[in-house]
Amino acid sequence: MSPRSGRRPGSEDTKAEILAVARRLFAQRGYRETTLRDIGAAAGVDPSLVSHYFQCKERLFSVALEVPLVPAEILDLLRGGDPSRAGERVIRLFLRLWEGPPTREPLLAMLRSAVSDDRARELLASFLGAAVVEPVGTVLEGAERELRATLVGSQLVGLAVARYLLCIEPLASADPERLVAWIAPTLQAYLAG
Amino acid sequence: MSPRSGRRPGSEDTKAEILAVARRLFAQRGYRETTLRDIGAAAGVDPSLVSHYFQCKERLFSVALEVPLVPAEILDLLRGGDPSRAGERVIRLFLRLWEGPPTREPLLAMLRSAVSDDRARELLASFLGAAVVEPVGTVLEGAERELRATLVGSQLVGLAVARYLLCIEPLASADPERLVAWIAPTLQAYLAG
DNA sequence: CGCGTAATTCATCAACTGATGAATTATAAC
DNA sequence: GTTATAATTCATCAGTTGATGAATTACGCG
Repeated sequence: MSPRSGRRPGSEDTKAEILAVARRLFAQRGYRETTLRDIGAAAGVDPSLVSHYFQCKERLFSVALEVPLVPAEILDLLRGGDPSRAGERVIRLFLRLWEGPPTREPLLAMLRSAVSDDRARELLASFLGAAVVEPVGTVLEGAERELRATLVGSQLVGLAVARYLLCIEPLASADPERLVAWIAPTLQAYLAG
Repeated sequence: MSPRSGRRPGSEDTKAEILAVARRLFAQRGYRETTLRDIGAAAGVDPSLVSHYFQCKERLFSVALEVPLVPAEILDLLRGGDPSRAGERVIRLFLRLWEGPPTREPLLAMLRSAVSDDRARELLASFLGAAVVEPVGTVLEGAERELRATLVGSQLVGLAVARYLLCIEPLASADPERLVAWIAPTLQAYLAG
């Protein structure tokens, strides 16, 4: 009787939904603790369908990691406009990326997995190197340019970890404008030397 | 013939060595990716011996996490001495803890596991809350005391992640004194308001 | 309608995990 | 010396994981 298996009527783009669910779970729990069965269950789908669409878990993960951030954007941000406000522009871009769920989830997944998975760590490190440290470093002037660029990165990573990952109060619920007010000067100090 | 099983001659304090190995592996790979078999192998010992000494993996982990840091120490650090140098004292204590392997490893393990494991995350969050944010918050003066305390925490966590966990250059190899020079003013700004 | 193709589930595999209880051996106490 | 005790390994379990191949069903095109 009850036809359990076989194609389901209607319900198009299950693949996209699987990806969305995977992204959410990877962001919440990281790579290792997210199982294909979890993803399947959360998507209301057999786990093997996940394997079917994305071959293996790693490939699904790498697809889920794709982050909509162009390094060039950061460079423009630094060069354009008032140099004495570069720090403010950077923290604003950062918050804009992290406050929006569609961009936050891949970032969270990346961060969360980078600390336990070596591949993800190298991915994030090289991403940060190419997307932040290097461009920022070349734009800066004065001594210790690259060190200062990584210091900017350290404050931003720390904010991401404390606010979005560990959810430490009251930082986690603080108004973004308050964060801009406090952190912009820090970044500005690192940027200006 | 070859007596494989049974007690080994000599070789005292295997338990301590197992713990040391576990600490190292937990720090390197985090909780989930460190298997009891890995620990046993690295300690040159049967995996079941690990279970025997520490009952279960979680208990071993919690023992490995014990971190030699008294919250009161931080309070004294803030209150004692020149208030305009409190930031410098904080970053110096922080670096002292992280530069020494015996204290770095539990901290790294804690940090690494906190991002993927919920129990470890709550552990770290409550630890940070009780050991850093709250004491620091009560000592501070002016508006947004607690937010500023967590901002201090965010810069420190970011430094730990970027330097010791992701190993982003040139921050990872930078001379501690350089870090003090750059970061002390940041912390001072958060502390002083 | 009939047929190919894509979507989906089912059953199942081998590998690995943490844990347990029994068995074996060295050390310490008497 | 005998004996209790602690140290250590072995064999083994049940659970979970990612992956695969076959089977079942719906859709689209002719």
